[in-house]
Amino acid sequence: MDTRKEELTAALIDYLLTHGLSELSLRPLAAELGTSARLLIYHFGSKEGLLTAAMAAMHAQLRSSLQAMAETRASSAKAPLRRFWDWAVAAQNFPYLKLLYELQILAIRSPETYGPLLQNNAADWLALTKQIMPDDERDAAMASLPIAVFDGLFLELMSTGDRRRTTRALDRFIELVEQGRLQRKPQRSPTSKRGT
Amino acid sequence: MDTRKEELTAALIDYLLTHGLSELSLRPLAAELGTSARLLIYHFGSKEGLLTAAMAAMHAQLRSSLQAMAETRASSAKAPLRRFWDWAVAAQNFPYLKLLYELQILAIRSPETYGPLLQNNAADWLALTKQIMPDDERDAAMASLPIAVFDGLFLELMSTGDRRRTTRALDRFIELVEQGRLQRKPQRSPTSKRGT
DNA sequence: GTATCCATGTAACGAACGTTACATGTAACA
DNA sequence: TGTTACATGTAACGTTCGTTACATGGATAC
Repeated sequence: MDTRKEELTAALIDYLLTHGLSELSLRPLAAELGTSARLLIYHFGSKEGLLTAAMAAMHAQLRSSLQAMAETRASSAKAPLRRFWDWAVAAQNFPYLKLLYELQILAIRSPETYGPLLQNNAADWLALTKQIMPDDERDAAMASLPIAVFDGLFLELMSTGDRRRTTRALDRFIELVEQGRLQRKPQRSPTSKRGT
Repeated sequence: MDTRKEELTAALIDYLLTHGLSELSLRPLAAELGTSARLLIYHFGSKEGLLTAAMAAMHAQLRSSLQAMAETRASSAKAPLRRFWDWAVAAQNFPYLKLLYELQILAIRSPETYGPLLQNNAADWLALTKQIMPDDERDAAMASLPIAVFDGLFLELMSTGDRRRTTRALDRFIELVEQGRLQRKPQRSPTSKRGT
């Protein structure tokens, strides 16, 4: 049927992973895929449709990869946040996440162009990440802190490529959180009270 | 002398702050500035020269604003990280930082285009931020953690606009760090040992 | 064997891009 | 007053963009 379209979509994803979203142009893309701009429009309707199809397929791949990771949780004693990090920086997943962060930034400035690519999947993507994050802290602020740490360290990893340094910083954060938990849970100390 | 150029640069900065970098085009820009693409090239030599001049002027403004904040440190009891955050999310500074984060992401994918805009100022910008960050922890990983927290929360602030939530999360992080410091400094407990 | 449908090639469209050529104004300086 | 330097307007250059018109192959269905 449209096996040709699926082939094109797979190759298209590879192209996007290495070239990014913001400077995508049909003719160079077609040249590298061994086809023509004419056929890209023929198969996907428009450039926007092409991006939509590619991002949808990409997200499906990413979701299955994340699901596979989540199902092996029994074997590891690591903190969920660290396991999520390990998954994210793995060679097979890192370019995908890199692209998603790029998309996130582009959507801030040009929501009419890139917003639809986000809306299709940002919701369930965020749900998945939060499902993996530690959730024993009820507070919304505390819930967004691990995500922010992850985002900030991933940003630094993308810019510098320094995996060791960023991973260590994440471990430090996890230690901090565990220390805070140990300090608060078993003994309730009246010196540090927290309201509202 | 080139007061006209300086006027244009100021207006150009305003334009960049609201429209972003990635979709900049000379003719719409000139239309909004009340001039022509012809004159933009005349004054700045090229589009690249225009961007370089604008970013240099912008960074000078930002640096003086940051310096002014740093010199008032005696009056406040807040943590340096929190004071830096307050400065960053202030209405006058927020759009500037937003643009710098956009530039950072763009430079990851297209360093040949956006890298020079970063190289002019990324070094001293980072020096300034780290100068303000708490530095009583020697470890490099621990030094990059506050920056990552800041980056991640600022990213969320840009996407969601939720200043209250992100500020609370930052305060939670500061509490965590202070708890960790109190726990480690006065008494040395052999149960939590940390090596290398 | 003829018709139908999907896939593809060639070529062009109109628009927007950064940049440039050429001419003209306008003010300061000799 | 004439010259010189800077500022600006008009128009076009060549290129690339996403998209489309038109024609043709090649397989499958009747």
